[in-house]
Amino acid sequence: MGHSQAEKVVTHQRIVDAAAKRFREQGLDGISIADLMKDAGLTVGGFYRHFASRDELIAEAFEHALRDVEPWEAAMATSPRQAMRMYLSDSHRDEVSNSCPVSTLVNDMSRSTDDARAAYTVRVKRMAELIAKAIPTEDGADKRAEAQLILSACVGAVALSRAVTDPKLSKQILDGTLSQILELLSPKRAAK
Amino acid sequence: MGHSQAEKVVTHQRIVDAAAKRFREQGLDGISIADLMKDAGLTVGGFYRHFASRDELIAEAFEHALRDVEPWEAAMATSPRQAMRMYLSDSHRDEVSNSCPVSTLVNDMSRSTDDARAAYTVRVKRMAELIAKAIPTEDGADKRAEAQLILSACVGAVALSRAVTDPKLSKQILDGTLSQILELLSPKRAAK
DNA sequence: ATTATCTATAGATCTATAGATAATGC
DNA sequence: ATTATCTATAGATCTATAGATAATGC
Repeated sequence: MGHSQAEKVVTHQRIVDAAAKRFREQGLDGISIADLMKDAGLTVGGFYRHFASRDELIAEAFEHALRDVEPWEAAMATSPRQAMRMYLSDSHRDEVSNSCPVSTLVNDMSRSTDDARAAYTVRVKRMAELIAKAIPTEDGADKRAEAQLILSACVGAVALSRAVTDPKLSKQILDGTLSQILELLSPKRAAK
Repeated sequence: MGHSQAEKVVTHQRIVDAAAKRFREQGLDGISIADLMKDAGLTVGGFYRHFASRDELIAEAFEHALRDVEPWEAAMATSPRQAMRMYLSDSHRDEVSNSCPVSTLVNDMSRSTDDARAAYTVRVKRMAELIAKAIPTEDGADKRAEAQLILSACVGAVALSRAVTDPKLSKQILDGTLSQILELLSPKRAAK
């Protein structure tokens, strides 16, 4: 024991990383500080030199998890149809710990602090705008409504596909939702 | 103290009712047995004459909460467009404790027991079929895919509308999703 | 000297049980 | 006599703190 300040920064980040993953797997109350510290290869005693309280860690880990929306924003901006294929894929469904927090923590958000909800809201708003931009029709009002539908369907489909026990149904939810969204994003629609 | 067996049945149901509501508000781990019993007007000591464990209550309360899907099934079977208007309404969003558990507990389900998830899956499957029946187009395969989109969008929109802090965005998510779903369920489409 | 982490533990909270109390029901 | 609920509490678990240990860094 006895470590450098540089190491402490790395350690701090390792705790936050572990928490950001575990919170998506087990919810914000699903895991104890002792278990989280073990996850990060540490013991419980060091925790309060990094965070003033459990709530402070939750806040920081949640903000960290929210940053995992950014790859989806980038994908949506450059290749929306491909982004949708990946969002509504088996692998996104199954890799919960790195998954999009907008879907994985949507229920947890309505039970969370105003700060967390506000940060979450920024991401939702931005994602809705990116989806609207990807829609190839003319009418602006319709575009926004369609974007709300697509966003809601993405969030719902991934969450539902994880909740059900029947693997066939799980796949149908993802595939069915995807096929309809791809039609809405089809370039052919622009010619209508 | 000292009560009849008939009273015990009522008391039992009161505990389950309270739990079924609280679980939707605060999640399955969000409230203690003592608080739940207080909710039902009782003290903690009587709990274990009603349930073998906390998990047993969770299971029973969850099954009870799932029955709140039934009014939605009935509405969907008789008047699908009106059912959608109500599902994607302010009042459904705001009355969390009596809300549709398919949306309110979707994240909790992926972290729950196989029994709970299996019971949940039955409801999801049934609801998807009811939605498919309400779609006025010809093609059967498309119908099922559209039903998956609509179901996912309903679940996602209600959950998202509760998660965000901005009331205007919350309303836009509900209204935008609703308007697009109503188009999919429009009788005009049958003539296409 | 300071500090990042450790072991150990105090204090709070929660699940579950024990024993008392006051009714019900054979 | 049985039992539905109560008060009280044992035991487990979790958050947070105290003090020890072994490095870093002026």
